[in-house]
Amino acid sequence: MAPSPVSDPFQLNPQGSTPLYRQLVEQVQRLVAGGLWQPGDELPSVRAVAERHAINPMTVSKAYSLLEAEGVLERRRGVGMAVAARRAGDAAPSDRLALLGPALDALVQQARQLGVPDTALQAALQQRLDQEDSR
Amino acid sequence: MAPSPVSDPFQLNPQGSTPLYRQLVEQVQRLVAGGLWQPGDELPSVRAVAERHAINPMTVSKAYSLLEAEGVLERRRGVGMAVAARRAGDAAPSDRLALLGPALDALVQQARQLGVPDTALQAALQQRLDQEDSR
DNA sequence: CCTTGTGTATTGTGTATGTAATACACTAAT
DNA sequence: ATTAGTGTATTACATACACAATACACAAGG
Repeated sequence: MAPSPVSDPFQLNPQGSTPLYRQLVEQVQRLVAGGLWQPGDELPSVRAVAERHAINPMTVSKAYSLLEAEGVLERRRGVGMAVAARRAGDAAPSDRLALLGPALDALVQQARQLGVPDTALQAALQQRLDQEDSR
Repeated sequence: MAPSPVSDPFQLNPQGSTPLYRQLVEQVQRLVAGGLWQPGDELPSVRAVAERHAINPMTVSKAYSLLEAEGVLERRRGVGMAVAARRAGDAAPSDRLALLGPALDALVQQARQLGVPDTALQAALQQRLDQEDSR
């Protein structure tokens, strides 16, 4: 039995300024680095993702190709893409936190520019985390 | 005595995917909404910002123009741009936190995809805030 | 064999972004 | 008046991104 592909792992924001193909690349990188996706797991097909999010199949293909060139994904001819076997030094847990650096920087910068106190920021994050838990 | 223009308030990321003019717009919006910039404060000139960050003057002008159309800035002919007087209902503190929404969403999404526990995320934010304080 | 499902290559189109080089209208100070 | 400093309009050009419409090579199942 083949590993079941995840139904719809991607959250795309077409309005945002970050390109769609890059949003896809980064999300796959995180899902693999975080261990939520294991080597051998199959990815949803190019056309499935394209239809689900009403975007162009070639945009998805571009993302998958970049991830294959990076060694994150493995191409199985005629079948689809799968998570590649882990290479030498990939995912120390400390590196996982490092990948959050840019998002943390942006959040802190914006909070400072808005004059939001540190305690209020901490509280806002706590509240957001609780909201997500109850979904 | 004219209010002194801030030396260099902007932190631009030319590599990032968000357009330069939009980075400028958003940072001014936050600085004004947060009250760090008060009505009447003068902004650094188009050419000064352009030279400081090695970008095109018209890119800065585009940002300033959008902010003027929005009512955030005021145009003073032959002199420069200044923060406009506050309109009716501008900056309730609750709205300030609302402006942090997108950054919070991005952070939480990325933490989840990386498998970073909520407690670790809170700790990482706390650490980042302490770092910034000691600068 | 044939059908269906993979990913991909190709060509063309449209929009947004940023740069470059001028030129202009306005204000303030000399 | 002249000079230097504001922001801006204009034109042209290059690049990146996404879409649209095809067509192809491969693999698995009937």
